Amino acid sequence: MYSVAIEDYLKSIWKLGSKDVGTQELASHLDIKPASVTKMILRLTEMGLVDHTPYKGASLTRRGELEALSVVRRHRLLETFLSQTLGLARDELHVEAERLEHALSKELEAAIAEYLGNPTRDPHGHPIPGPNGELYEETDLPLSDSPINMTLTVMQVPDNDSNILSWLENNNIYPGTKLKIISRDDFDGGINVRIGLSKIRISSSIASLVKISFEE
Amino acid sequence: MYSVAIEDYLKSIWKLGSKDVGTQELASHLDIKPASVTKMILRLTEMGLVDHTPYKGASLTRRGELEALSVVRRHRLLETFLSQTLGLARDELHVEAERLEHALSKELEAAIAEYLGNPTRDPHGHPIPGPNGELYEETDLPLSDSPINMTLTVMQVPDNDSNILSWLENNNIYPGTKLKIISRDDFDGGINVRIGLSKIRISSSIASLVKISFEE
DNA sequence: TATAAAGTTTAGCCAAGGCTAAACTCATTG
DNA sequence: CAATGAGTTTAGCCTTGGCTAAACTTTATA
Ligand SMILES: [Mn+2]
Ligand SMILES: [Mn+2]
Ligand SMILES: [Mn+2]
Ligand SMILES: [Mn+2]
Repeated sequence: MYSVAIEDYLKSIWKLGSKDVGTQELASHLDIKPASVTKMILRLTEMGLVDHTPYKGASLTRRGELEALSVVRRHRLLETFLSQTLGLARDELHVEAERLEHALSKELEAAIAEYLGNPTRDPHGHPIPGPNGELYEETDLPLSDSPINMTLTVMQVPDNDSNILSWLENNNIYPGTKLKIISRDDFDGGINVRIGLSKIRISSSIASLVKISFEE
Repeated sequence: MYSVAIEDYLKSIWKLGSKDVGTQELASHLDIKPASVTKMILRLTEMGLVDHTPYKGASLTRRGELEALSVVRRHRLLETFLSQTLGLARDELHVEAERLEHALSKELEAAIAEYLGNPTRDPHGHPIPGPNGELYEETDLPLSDSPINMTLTVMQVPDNDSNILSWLENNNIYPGTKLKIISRDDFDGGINVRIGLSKIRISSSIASLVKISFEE
């Protein structure tokens, strides 16, 4: 069993992409100083969880990736479980799962997955990796560059910013919501959207965080 | 928020009684060396959580006691929650709660308590302290020195030894079980008990861990 | 009552995981 | 192509929470 710190490092590197991740980028994501990150990256490299090229960046080895996926699986199962049983709001889930994810045994993970019927998406629409790291490939698209005048289904909302999340919730935007882009403001990329009977404007920065799908 | 180590120390001191707790006793309970315990006790004393008389022992201050009760509350609520939702067996609960108890926010604690209807006993029959450390006084008695030939109701079983616990479970002894002591073996304090149609013998060491109540 | 044993504390060590300040590398760019 | 500045690493420090070995107290025993 890896430490809380190590699990969070691996998850962060995983989230920041498959490319080489910079020290500073990782530091700000973990809210830690760059020098501390360098030191930990050296340890993770030593452990065979990370590949590191000095002055260039770090990436996960296969072993590191599997461990990261395991943490992500626990996180997303927990969010789903807390939502389902206790009815926590979508914007309260992330912060709780962030701590609980490190305290979940394999057995409890399995019991929760079974209880939930082995879900493939969490309450934010994020895919839940399988018990052996299986992750189906993404086909959802950012709302920010989706076609106009088509019926779109919201598939994913962000999980880590509870302000954005509660704004979206208040405007009835969450996985399953049907909406249509009416127009796009060229000057700043903001979009005007119809949801049911109401029309709202969504800034491009937020629209890029919402993922959708649609029929051909 | 106190560290995992500190929370476990406080809980252990609390469990080991209201008297002064010895270094060695605490060390073996926490599976740690006595010298490490002494060092931590000094820190806890510094923090105002513990009173310490050198070469005599340590006891909780009121603040330390309240913190210990908070950990115990989280532990027992979690056991109840996992039992209720996932149906975990009584002998699997403790080890899971032992880690999760340190990752539970006040909000999640409250949500779980409410979901469960503010229970006062966990699945082992142990009383659950209230949100402000309220704990009703115990009236349950050890089965080992209970009256003979009366209908007794099992109120509490131990939670930390899964071997004993599954033996008890296999013999249908758990909170709510009705039983009657038929006779007591004077030579070793073992008792012979009728549960429903079957009769079994319970050693005195196990009988002292099972608590019962009965009508006058 | 002197001494041995049991229990406790102190001293000194270590690893994990933070920090700051200083040194280093590398990609610009003047 | 040399100098600057952004980003990264190194050096050295700190706290937490373990450990062992040695010293110290207290208690029990001869
Ligand atoms: Mn986390
Ligand atoms: Mn999520
Ligand atoms: Mn614990
Ligand atoms: Mn219990």
